[in-house]
Amino acid sequence: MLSKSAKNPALAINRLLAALPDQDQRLIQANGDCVDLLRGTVISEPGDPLHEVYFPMDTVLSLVTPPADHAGLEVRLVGNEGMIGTPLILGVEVTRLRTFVQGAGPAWRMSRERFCDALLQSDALHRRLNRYLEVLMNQSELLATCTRFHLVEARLARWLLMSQDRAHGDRFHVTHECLALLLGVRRVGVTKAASALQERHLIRYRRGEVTVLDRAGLKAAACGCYGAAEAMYDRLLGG
Amino acid sequence: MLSKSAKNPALAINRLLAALPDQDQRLIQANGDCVDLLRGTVISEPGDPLHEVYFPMDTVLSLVTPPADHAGLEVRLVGNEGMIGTPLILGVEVTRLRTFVQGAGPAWRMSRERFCDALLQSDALHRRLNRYLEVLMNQSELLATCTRFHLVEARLARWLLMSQDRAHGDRFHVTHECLALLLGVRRVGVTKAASALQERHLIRYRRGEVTVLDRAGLKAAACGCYGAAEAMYDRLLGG
DNA sequence: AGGCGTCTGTTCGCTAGCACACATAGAACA
DNA sequence: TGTTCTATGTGTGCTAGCGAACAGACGCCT
Repeated sequence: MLSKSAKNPALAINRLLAALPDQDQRLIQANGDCVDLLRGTVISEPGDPLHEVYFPMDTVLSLVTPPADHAGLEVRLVGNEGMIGTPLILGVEVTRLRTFVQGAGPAWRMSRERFCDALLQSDALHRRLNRYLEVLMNQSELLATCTRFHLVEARLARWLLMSQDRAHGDRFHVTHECLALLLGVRRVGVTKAASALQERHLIRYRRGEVTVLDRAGLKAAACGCYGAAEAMYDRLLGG
Repeated sequence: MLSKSAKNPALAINRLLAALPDQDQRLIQANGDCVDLLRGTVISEPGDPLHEVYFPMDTVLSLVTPPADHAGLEVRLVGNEGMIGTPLILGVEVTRLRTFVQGAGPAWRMSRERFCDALLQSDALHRRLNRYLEVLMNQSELLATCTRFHLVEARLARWLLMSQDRAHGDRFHVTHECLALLLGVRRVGVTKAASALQERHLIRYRRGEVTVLDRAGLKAAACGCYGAAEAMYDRLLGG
């Protein structure tokens, strides 16, 4: 599932950690390690205790609500701008979401104990993560309205942009089936929306490989929530 | 807008405060006052700085997302189980939501400065509010899926139950128009759903006055999210 | 080369909720 | 007593997305 990475940690790649003073970064560095996350790996299921946290460096993870009477819905997409294991910041040791690896890559890992210690020792870290939580709250409220009001095509365009931001490349792997789960629609709905975007030469895809061709055009096709969510982050956590 | 209430504070009415040790309650009591909130009063608009916090005692408030390209959507309903001004807990002094009084009644008010001081002084308060935040995060994620998947009638039933829980009575004031805004649907949709519920003798309403007749029946008509949200609260903040 | 599993495309009928428009009815006020 | 405002009810078409089922296409494996 996880394989220890040999490469230099380079914490600076994670935007939450990058902005910390040197001293606090050293604290993080001394109390964690770098792992490579493989696509499809499930990090947590609803109700699981949180044994560790992850700061994605060049990996992307999806958090989805548990499938109860419905298929599920992605409520958060986390890349190098965020972290996995947020409940620990608030003193809660269990998650209610399913977390899995959307795009493979390295992440900085810390055990629960060491992370909580670090929170107590580093005011800068604690303050920054608190602000990150506020961003997440705003974003999940935004998500509720976006999911309620916007058409599948616009939501798909937004997702692709968000994914591209986090994947740091114009290509990534995701099937229609998977997107349907994330967006909370039928696979057919994704196929329709995706082929519409492809016909407009905004993206190209083929058996799970999506390529963004025209980022500006995709922005125009996406709902305003795309920029709004990013603006929230920048406002509270610095451009 | 606000009128100073003469009655004894009785902080114990707010569930967040009630569970605190005596010493911490005295701290709260010494640093705030009791006000009566009038129905319709707007406490904050998106982007407003937070000058004070409120712990509802017997009043109900709605937090809605700002109407951008759509009509808006209620993302939180707060009564004596919660508080207004949560961003301050995370060190953020501005809200992104519109807050207004849904049901009139008394609330405990604290200035931003005194509240932040109290947070620093009382670990018990800080810990409890942190857990409350985690509940809110879970609930807004739940809201996104509920809003996405469930029918208007079920969502309306849920809202009525939640409102009743917080209003502490089987009658409260709310028009179809207002409900439409809160649920993010057309007024006509509310009228249809409400008359269906009325026909089944679960509720009665007349020009803005809604009466819950059959709470058990209403629960059956509501989506599972009703119990789920309450369970989250109880799990982290005690029954 | 053949076979199988995965991914994508398409079709058909159906429904919840939409937009718009108009009709009634209670309440408030002159 | 009539006027006006607010709250509720209805009706007519329209559309996005649903459920279910099937068909082709690509890639991998033996």
